[in-house]
Amino acid sequence: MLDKKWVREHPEVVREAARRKHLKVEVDAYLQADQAHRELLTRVETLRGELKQASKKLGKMSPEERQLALAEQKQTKASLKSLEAEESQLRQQVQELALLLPMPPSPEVPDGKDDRENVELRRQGEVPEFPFPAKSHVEIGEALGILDIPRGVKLAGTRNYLLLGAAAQLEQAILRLAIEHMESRGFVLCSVPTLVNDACMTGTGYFPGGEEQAYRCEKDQLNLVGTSEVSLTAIHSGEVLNPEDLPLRRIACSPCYRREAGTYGKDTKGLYRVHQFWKVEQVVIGPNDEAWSKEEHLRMLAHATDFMDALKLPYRVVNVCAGDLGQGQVQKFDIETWMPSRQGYGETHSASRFHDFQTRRLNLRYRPEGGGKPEFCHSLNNTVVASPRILIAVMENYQQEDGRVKVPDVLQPHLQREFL
RNA sequence: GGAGAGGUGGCAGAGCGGCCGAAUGCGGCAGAUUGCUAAUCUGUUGUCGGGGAAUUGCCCCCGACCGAGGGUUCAAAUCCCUCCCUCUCCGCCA
Repeated sequence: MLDKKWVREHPEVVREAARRKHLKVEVDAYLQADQAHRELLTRVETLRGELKQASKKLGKMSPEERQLALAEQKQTKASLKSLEAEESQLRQQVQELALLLPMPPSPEVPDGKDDRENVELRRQGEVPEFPFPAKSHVEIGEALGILDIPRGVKLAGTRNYLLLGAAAQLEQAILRLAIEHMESRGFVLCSVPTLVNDACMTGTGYFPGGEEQAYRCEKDQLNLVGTSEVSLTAIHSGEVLNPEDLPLRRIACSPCYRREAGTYGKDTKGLYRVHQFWKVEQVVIGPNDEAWSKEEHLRMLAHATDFMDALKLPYRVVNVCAGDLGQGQVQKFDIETWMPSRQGYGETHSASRFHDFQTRRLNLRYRPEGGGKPEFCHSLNNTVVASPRILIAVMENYQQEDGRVKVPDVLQPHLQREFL
């Protein structure tokens, strides 16, 4: 969400943000509704004030006087009621429109329509060249008997899978290593709800707009999160934090659920796009400081690339273009990892910086150093690792001619084996 | 799942339908005093929204907020309904 006063004063910046992000946003409709609402609100409040004053006198009146005044009060009350109804409807409309206003992208964000126009910043690691016909992770996994997609589909429909034995162990080892990697850098491991209420979804910016992507438990009006970012970011919603507690650096390792509606026919093979996966996610809640926020963003990116370096996987970092940014994101870096079966880099990580977009929606603030009015925090997040998508890269990049998969060095102590 | 109790300011804890944005205590802040990390006294102390004056920020006016949302009433923290949450007891259970 954007600051309402700021939007009033900078409508052209918001329009430009929408244009760059290729979002259709009715900025003018918002401004209009906002002004109409404020005018109406003044009228309602004035009338309410008068009514209240009159009402207070009523208690001390003589019976005859009261009869007269009562009649008048009733009439005024009726007109107030209809005004109030109008006002509340208008307020709701303003709020709905406000939730759709886009956060302006940072100046460093390149122009572009979609992910094809993202700008590569750097590449790391050697793309492997196999002296034998390379197999896909599905072929490798099925041959080893550690991946079973048909039975996953039998249990839960398309985009579901089973990891058996070594593949499941590999997954756990990677998640475990990722957690240790982040803990050694001062992040606090958290176990968080993955079934959350609407306020969390709206607060982090997934609603409205993302309803179709989330599994919903209607009976309880709860939603399965697509990422623990939602839970981690919402932990302190509605609170005023102490400055000495900031920044909060936290991770969670959680299952993630995505409906993947509207992706029919896209990435249908294998483990790339699935309904349920595990992710170690990093979330940072910090002070309202643009410069700090930018630095932290890069640090969080480095936490992830360092982990990729430890796994010795080839990847590249891209500067996500404006058109590929979400409504609330100010800047985003993706890490894409080399996947031989795709003959290309596939997105495995996403590092986002939000400024105070999420924290405004969540009403998450802190008391600045030395007192004063509470300010909205800044929030950021990034993947540390997500599985099984990362398994694609590991299995395919580490495959051997004999069909086995070499276990990355750093994982060998965890897995107690050299090959899958 | 069954039975009961309750949700009030940073915390604790009062509150008769109008005099309640809310007593009191603690804490916090400011000042006074005391020859010094104490004691005492005095004052002060929420958030949000709209408008005005002002322009980096202090002030003024108005409105809202006693878990959330509805209702009754001229008037609701106070009465009624729904929901959410917390606690106690019983049952069930990883």
